[in-house]
Amino acid sequence: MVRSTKGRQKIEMKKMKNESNLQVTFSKRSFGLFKKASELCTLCGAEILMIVFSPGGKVFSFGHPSVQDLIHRFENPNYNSIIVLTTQEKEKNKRMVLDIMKESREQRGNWYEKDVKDLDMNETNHLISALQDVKKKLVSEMSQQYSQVNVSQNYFGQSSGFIGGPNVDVGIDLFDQRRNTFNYNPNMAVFPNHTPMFGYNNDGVIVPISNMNYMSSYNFNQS
Amino acid sequence: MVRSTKGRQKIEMKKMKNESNLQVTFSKRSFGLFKKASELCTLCGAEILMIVFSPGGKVFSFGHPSVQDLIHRFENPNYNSIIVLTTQEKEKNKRMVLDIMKESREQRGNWYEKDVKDLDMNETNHLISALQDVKKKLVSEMSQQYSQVNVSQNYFGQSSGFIGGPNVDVGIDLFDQRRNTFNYNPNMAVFPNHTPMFGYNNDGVIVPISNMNYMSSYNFNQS
DNA sequence: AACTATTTATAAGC
DNA sequence: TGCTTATAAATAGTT
Repeated sequence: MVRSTKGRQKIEMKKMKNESNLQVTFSKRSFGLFKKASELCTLCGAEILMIVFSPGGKVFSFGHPSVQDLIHRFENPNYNSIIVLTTQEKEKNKRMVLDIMKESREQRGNWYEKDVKDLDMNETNHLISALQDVKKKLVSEMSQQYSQVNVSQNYFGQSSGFIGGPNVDVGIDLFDQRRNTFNYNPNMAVFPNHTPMFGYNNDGVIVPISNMNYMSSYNFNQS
Repeated sequence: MVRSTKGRQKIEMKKMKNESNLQVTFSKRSFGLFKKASELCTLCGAEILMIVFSPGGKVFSFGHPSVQDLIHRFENPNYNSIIVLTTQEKEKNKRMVLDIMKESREQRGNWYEKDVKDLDMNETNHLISALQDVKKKLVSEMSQQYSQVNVSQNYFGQSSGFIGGPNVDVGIDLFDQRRNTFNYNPNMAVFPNHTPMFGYNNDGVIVPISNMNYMSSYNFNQS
């Protein structure tokens, strides 16, 4: 019996060389990825944000309940927490904010005293960035006292720098099936799995959430 | 020959009722999802951000080259574009910024004139949000003149409000295999596929990028 | 956490 | 790009 095609063949897990095959594979697989994300939402009530930059630089995204909502929640894990701080903690935070604002002011002049007419795109970006720093430090400061026990073991933090840009072939398999581990260069990909750090207990009181890490069996330090 | 199990069975694409099955399925499928995302990066040089909130409220993420970089690029599609504006356009932008700042000031008092000691988490959030509005309008304004032809057909925009919160069973299949369409409520999930709106042409001049939409065959308006 | 019988995804070919 | 086919890979149900 003559077979009309060889059917699906196993492929090596490395960057495809043939540009046209690569395009087809990207189409098929990214479609499959969105479909599976969608299914996970439906089946399990998961909430998923997915943004895919194609090799050609196009952007595709999926978000349930919405892209913006999920980005916001990811970046503000404590947004809905009412955090009760002592007077000393409040004072400390205020001092910190003062310092950052002062520093920012010295670097850029009294931006908030400048004629508002001078505010352009560039400056707007600077302001936002500075304020986000302020906020980050506030959150970090407020969380720090609770983080030692509950958070440190599964808050991986954001990787700052990264090696290689778009479309760089990293030359390693991302997934090692035998070891069941992700092998991505930790500088290039992270699982910064943070769980909301505070929540209500059964008495309606705000407490740090004890968080087990479901993916703790993954070994992120494999190279 | 006696079969030891029934093997894999087809399941209905709706929220699972059995809590323990749901947990197991979430584990298996979210693992598979991350693996496939990882493979797509390796095979095609795609850049992917994925954030998954589990039904239990835990957060898992994957980002190549990095979570922060991709969020930033998603939110600032024109960040690296040198946009050449006419004097009139510049004037218009400045007037617009002035208006927004004025409005913001009226709503909240002269926040930038207040003693900086009063700046707390809440106010920092307000500032950031106000400045992001400013920025959004700037980008929107600068792009608008080019958007009519090239962008409108594939920039879906962000859905603002959404129906239903976490873990709500939306009661519909997300994916209709026969039609090959995603059926998610457009208020709950969007594919805001925006392509960078400006780029270099062969002469090194910044021009609006003509963008074909690879996913245009999907019908997002199905209910 | 393992095991298998299936379903599902997809590499190749047209 | 779209369709078909044979095979690889994922996973539902069970232990």
